[in-house]
Amino acid sequence: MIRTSVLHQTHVLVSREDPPQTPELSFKLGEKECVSLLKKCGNMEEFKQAHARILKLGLFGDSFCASNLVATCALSDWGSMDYACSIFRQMDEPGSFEFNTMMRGHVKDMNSEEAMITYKEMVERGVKPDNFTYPTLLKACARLPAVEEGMQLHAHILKLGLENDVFVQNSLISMYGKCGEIGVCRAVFEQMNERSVASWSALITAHASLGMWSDCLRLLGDMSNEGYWRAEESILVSVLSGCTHLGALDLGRSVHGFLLRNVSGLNVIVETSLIEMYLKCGSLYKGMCLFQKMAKKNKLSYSVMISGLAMHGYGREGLRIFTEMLEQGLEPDDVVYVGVLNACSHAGLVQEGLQCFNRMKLEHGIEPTIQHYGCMVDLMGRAGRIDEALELIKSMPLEPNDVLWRSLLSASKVHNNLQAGEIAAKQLFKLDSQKASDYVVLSNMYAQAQRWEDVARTRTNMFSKGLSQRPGFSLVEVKRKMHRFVSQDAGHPQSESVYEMLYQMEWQLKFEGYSPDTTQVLCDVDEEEKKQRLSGHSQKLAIAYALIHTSQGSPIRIVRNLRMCNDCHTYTKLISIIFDREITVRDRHLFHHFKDGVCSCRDYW
DNA sequence: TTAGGGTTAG
Repeated sequence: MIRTSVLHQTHVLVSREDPPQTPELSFKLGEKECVSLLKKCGNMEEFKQAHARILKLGLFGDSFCASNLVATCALSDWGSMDYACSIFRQMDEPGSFEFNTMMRGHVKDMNSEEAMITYKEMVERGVKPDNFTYPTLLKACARLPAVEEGMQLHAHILKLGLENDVFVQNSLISMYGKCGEIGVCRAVFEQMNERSVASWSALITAHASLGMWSDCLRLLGDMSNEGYWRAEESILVSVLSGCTHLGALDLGRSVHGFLLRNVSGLNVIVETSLIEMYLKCGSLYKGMCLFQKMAKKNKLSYSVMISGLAMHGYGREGLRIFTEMLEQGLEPDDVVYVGVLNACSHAGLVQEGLQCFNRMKLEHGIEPTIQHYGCMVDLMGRAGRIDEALELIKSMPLEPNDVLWRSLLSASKVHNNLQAGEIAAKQLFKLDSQKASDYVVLSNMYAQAQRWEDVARTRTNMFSKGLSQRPGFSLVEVKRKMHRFVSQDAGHPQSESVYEMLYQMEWQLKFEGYSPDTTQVLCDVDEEEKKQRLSGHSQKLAIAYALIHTSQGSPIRIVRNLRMCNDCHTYTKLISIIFDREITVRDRHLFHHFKDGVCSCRDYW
């Protein structure tokens, strides 16, 4: 109604042949001057001059001019919230626009608390919040995160009848999502009458941030069905990240196909996400091809490629790419160096690793972080240089963490150095982050040395601490669907046929001389029960499922959340011969490519 | 009269 009447008046004014110079119109001219003065400002100095001029012209009394002063100062990149605040304080009766502006400024300055305090003042002074007030405040809550305050704001929104504003709704989805309240987040989305791309984006990102990758991909399909399938690169990058985490190569390929059909000229972020997806889903060749075809590579593209090569055990290739990066004049950072050192470590390139570690400090001025030291301990440990690894830990300027000690412990086991193993285990057991498997490794080392009393003591200590294993799972992609198996899984709809297959697999394995390695079963149960538990490990169930549902000779790809146990490793090597399949397993750190009874990790992982 | 939401890689 108000807008109609304003439009009507404008029409009347415009249609007059000879408009008289009313005092109101000259006032508007002052406002115009004020806006043009403010628009020209590019820094605080210029702004202060404009401010002085506005005061001199007596325009500050006009609320429109004063509001624009506050807004320019609070929201410009060169602005100052302190200065904006001082102007705001001089206003007699700031209204919702001025309060909204101040809150936006605080949020822009990453000062969420101050935004909330300003809102409180707004309500206390009886200024009515509007639909522009809440998106800003909800963003502040999402950042803090402050779900309780967010819920109070939600109540205010309902009280004021602003719940149907699409901006307010999208902000609510985002706020609940960032605060981890996925249920409410979905409920707000479900109740919307009209949705925008931002609504879908907020919802999909919320699921992505909580690691709910399957939902993320399902929602993308729903979005497509509702006709929102546009070239939203940012959402596609989120989804690619979902594919990468899940190891869903076929789904990732679909996204790639979509991009090729619908987006002309992929940008560097999308291309890098695609490369990472291919590399981390096991398709090294495809990732490498895309990388080579990239018109413009940046530091992140190189970083992804180097880490990808490291994960696949191609250390020399990784170093070659690193050299190319330097030749391109790109400056490496600490994350790039983690990839470089991993590349050296996974390929056993000790000398090169040491050189890179020194170069990082001397040439690029990067102080080593705990991750870099972790890579170095791993590098030396793998190469059997246990004493040097221990020396490095002792001499480093940072407090060693569990990752370092665990790395040393496993190297000690592989290279049969009980003394170093005991030192590492002793340090590990002092930390809160100790794991049941740490005790098992030490106990197995004692067993190898036939120190049975120490075996018993270590096992007793482990049980007395009440340590339990983290639940392990394996994902396997069959016909573009991810199937998840946990150890001893009985919940899968096709459990029966999976266990039937498992039985057949074990039968054939026996002929190949396989006998279960029960030394790492962490339960205090008899030998038969241990064998039973081993045979139900999630990776074996996933392989069985894939053998049933994929054609003969086709590769099998598995993603697991934990490190592989010795028994699953031996078992998978043998399965690759018996069933003549290439099996790729991605664990948290690297790929195992099983083929013809051999694993690419050379039995050290 | 002014303005607000989502999202982009290691």
